[in-house]
Amino acid sequence: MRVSLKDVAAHAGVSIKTVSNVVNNYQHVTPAMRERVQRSIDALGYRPNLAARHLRKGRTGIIALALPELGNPYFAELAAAVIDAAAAHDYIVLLDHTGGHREQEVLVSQGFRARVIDGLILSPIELEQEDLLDRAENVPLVLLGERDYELPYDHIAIDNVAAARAAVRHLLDLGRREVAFIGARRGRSETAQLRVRGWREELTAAGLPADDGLVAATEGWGHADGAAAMTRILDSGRRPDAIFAYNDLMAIGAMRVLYERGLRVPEDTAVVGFDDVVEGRFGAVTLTSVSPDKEAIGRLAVESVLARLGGEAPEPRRVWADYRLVARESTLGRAGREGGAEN
Amino acid sequence: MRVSLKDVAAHAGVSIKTVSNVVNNYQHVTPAMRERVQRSIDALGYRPNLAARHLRKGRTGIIALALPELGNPYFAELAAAVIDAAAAHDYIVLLDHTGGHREQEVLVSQGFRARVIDGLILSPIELEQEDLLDRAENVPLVLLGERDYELPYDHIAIDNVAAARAAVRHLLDLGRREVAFIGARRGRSETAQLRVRGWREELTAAGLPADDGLVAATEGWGHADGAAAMTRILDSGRRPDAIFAYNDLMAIGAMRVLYERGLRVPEDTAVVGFDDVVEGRFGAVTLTSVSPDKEAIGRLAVESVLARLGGEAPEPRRVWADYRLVARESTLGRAGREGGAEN
DNA sequence: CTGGATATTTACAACGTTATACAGGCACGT
DNA sequence: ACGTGCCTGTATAACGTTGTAAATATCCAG
Repeated sequence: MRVSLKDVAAHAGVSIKTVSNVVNNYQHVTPAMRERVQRSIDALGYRPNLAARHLRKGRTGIIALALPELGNPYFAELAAAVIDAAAAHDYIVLLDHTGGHREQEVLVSQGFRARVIDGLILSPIELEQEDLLDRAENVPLVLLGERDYELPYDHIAIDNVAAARAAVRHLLDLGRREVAFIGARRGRSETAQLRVRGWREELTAAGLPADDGLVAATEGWGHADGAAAMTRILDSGRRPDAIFAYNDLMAIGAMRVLYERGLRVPEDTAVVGFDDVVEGRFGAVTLTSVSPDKEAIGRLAVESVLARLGGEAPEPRRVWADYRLVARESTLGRAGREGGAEN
Repeated sequence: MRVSLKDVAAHAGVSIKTVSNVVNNYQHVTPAMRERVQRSIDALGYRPNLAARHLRKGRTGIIALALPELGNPYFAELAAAVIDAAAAHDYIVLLDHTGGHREQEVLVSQGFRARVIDGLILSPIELEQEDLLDRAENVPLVLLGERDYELPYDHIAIDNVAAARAAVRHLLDLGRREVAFIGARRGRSETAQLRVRGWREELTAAGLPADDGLVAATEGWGHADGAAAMTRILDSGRRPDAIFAYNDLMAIGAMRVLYERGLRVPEDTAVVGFDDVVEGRFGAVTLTSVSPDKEAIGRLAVESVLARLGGEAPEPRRVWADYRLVARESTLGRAGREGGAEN
């Protein structure tokens, strides 16, 4: 049987509350008493029952992290960052995945998936502003990714428009003139729209075409979606001299198609991705990518949730995390050595 | 304020226990009463307090999954499988990562990282048998990966020796005669040792060399480790005509080095990986790999934990999950079309 | 020594739920 | 009419913890 405060109290010949005081480092306990109780705790191997503590204090020590999918290393790396950041505050992370489906995202945001949590970090794809309006839950919510919502929740994001513009500018600086965008997701995805906007703005500013024939929508965000989109573009007869993909996975999928068609990267087609996943650094051609500071995003998200949980209700914040453009072979060619252009 | 059973009881004019009975679908409740109470539940928006339920019942509805690292897509995909399998049983998954370090693995196995859990699924790397001997915890533990332990815990694994032999045989069947192994991890890693054993057995059975010069130890299991190991082998002057890597990430890292050195895959060097991560299907050269049935592993692990939790203590089982060898370009060349050889 | 302040410890009541045991009510066979 | 047994619903006591307030011990100045 598990040993409780009562057992320890009996063993040490003191009251339950005194043992509790020792366990919680309450300050008014004599060193002698503390030692005596501690000895009993050690002897019996007492470990606090968290369920009881939760019931009493109303806190669980758990925050939930809901991501679209774990298969994408970007999210996996982000999850690792969140877990570590939470651990630094003695918090544990409950992980869930929504598949990027609005329905699942709503369930998560309403707290129907995980109900033992103190806070929630959600990375939405399709979630709409109105889905959050009638949120009955009182657990703090932090959103990952830019949103145009006017809602009292913190956002942690990088400036997607600016990052996309930087990526496109990099391609233009290298002399490319026809830049296709891969991954404007069918249906709603605010983030994809922002990156398309950045792409369009930068091209337009340079007086270059940004017509719809250069934008390939996809169903999902995996390698296969990128490959399918690339195939569609090539089959349409266009031969863009550069590709900007919504994320690295799609960029890599697109590159695979380019290899198969005998097009050289970057000589015939330069490619830029987004997320800077490790995978991009080990292909036959290493991938130029926008690199969000995942560690910072994870840390800021955890801190935001915990701040709100402290009882204070600070003004909802939009927090911008850093990013860099990391240029590699897929734009610079084999000669180019890796180098980063600061945010 | 949150609404409790008491509030619902007052609203419906019945006792607390009756409400509880309705909530828990206790059978001896008249339809009329059930309906009346349900109306109050809906009216007030009652949702059970899991902490209290947990305290009373001793169950949390949460199982923990501790993996070495999430950055490796194999584990991320496995995590997704576990989350889904758990959801099918109304269980939630708490995710943790150990970095593959013995110290962390011990903490996890002793329940020091997550303490509100009903069961634990652990994928150990360095954990030793003796670390589990004095496991005070009474939460069921299921181990992922083969172990030679004589301990009362379920193992879910594929037959690593046989799988490794199948991979090597595939290379030998293609006429390769000098097969190097990349990823015999420095320090302890039972799984790596099993794969080395399979490699050695198959080579020896074919009368081919399996000397230490063909085995490259690594520090970790990422792309960079594979690349470093490949570099070391080539720098040693050997030119193996085939590589069998501990996992896909290392295989891909190794291939990157081969490209850089101007060696062609598979013409000069054939490569086989392990895990069949999506990434391997989209490189310039697609990767032949051993494909464990992740979905089955996740499902079996969840079922094992929950079975033990049901009070019964079935005999500790060693459960074998399926695997296939999926041959792709890194052994067959561009001509070869994808095909799977059944387990 | 004593009174009063301060430090330490204790008793008790919650937190929200479910298990147990029991009280009525009703149907049925005798 | 009377036990017998089943069906419903209820009161009460836990589960293990911590906050509150009160009780006791200790200390110090006068």
